[in-house]
Amino acid sequence: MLQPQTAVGRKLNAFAPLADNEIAFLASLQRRRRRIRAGAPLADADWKQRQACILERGWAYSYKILPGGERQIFQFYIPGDFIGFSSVLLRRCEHAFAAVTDIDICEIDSASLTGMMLSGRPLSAAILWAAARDEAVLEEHLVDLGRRNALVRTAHLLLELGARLQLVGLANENGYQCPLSQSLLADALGLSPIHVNRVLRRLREVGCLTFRKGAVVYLDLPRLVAIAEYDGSYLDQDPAPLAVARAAGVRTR
Amino acid sequence: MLQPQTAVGRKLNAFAPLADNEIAFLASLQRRRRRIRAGAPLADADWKQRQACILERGWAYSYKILPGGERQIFQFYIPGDFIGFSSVLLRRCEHAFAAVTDIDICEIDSASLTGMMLSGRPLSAAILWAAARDEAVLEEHLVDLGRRNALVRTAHLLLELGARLQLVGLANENGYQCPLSQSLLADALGLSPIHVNRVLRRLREVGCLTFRKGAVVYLDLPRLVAIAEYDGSYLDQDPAPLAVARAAGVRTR
DNA sequence: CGAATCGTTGAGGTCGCTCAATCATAGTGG
DNA sequence: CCACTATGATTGAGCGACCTCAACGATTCG
Repeated sequence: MLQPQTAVGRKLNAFAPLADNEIAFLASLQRRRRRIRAGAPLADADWKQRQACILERGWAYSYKILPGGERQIFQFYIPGDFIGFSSVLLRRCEHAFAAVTDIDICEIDSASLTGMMLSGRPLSAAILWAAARDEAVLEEHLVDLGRRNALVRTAHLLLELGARLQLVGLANENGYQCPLSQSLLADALGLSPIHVNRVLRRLREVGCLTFRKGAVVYLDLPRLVAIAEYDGSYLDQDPAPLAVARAAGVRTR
Repeated sequence: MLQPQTAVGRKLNAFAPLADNEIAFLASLQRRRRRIRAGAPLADADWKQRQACILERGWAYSYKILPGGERQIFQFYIPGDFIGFSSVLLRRCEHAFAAVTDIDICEIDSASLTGMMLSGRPLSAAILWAAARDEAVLEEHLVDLGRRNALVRTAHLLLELGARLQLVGLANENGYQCPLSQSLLADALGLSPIHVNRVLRRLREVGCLTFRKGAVVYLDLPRLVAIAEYDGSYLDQDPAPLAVARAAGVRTR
């Protein structure tokens, strides 16, 4: 059975306390467990079938390759995140997924998942909340690319990742382990890897943050937050009313 | 009653033919009709209540203002689009909305809407499709900002708007009426208004497109598509399986 | 007619890019 | 154990895309 101390459990619990049977129900949706090697793509075939999964261990990302070969990374996924969830709910297949580190994913039966979303369980509200948060993250990412310079943008991303990791117990107020290469950061931030390197050096020189050997360490968190113009409120919002309405027993037809 | 020749009707029909009673049902969800002046914001209060509406006439946009006063525009809305729909479904309130031109909007009863989404009507599949398309547009927008230069980015946006307008009968293969100022374009494209001006001049000089006095005219569509690396396939995708599943009568609990 | 808004153009500066080289680390096969 | 390779981090030099500042023309509206 899925323990609340798993990443997903912790994350959803952070939104609203879930009864044991809800956690158990989520566990019952889980199917095959798979391990994928660092750098490997998550097979396209999976997503064509609208497969969704929960990332249990390691980091992954979604991206798109342009005709010219450039890569744009949309999102980084950390333990407890749903991967491909919006593909199931909304059917999108514009982007690909790949593993940053070795990862463990747990497939979700997508028919049961959509069924559950329609059932009005408290769990479905929690999951819609998570989906809404992912949307907000994406929009904030768009703002980063459009209207924030490289320094602010980078600091912003690193703080956001820290906040998300903290929710699942993988970060504290001092920092976190981060397996992202400067090249991955660059493709997420819309920068060149070389410039990412310089921005990180700059953050180190001004005494805000270090990022060496896979470890992000905050040196001066308040100043970092100031530099990044960071307001993490977009990460914890209210629940999604659709599932709430259904959970409240709204009759519709 | 809502005629199929309304913008929404045309748009949803482009996805899948909707029976008359579905169109009628959509019409029955519509409440108060309002007119908003060009430049005016759509009152915050509306969205706090998770109000959604259909844009019937004119153009609007969603945006966010940064601490430094910069503006990032997320989406432009054209007739037939749902505004604030994802706020209802997913509860987001990070961004604001404003009218580009004078607009007519038709409010939707949000309780009935969420109820309808859970009911499994064919209409709900069509609406989820529209929501998925909006998501895809947002992701493409993110790619624009991250990995395409000003020329490509601008051409891409103008082509996308043309394709969307064509779906509701407001554009043809020669061009369309576009009320966006260079300043609005700039805030969507993450550029300065001055640079937008130069990019538009450039597109005109190379004989691809003119944008003068509110009219976008294609001069050399194939070349424009090539310059923009434009592939409009993200605009018409398959339906969303959630509503489809429910419509097919999947029992879940 | 004055005010406001938008579009247009020039000049100069800067942020972030490309190209190129060096160094560190880890893995691999001989 | 040691080349040999591959990957990633780091740094410098030079360049170009896009920005800012400033000015001016066109249009609209009260």
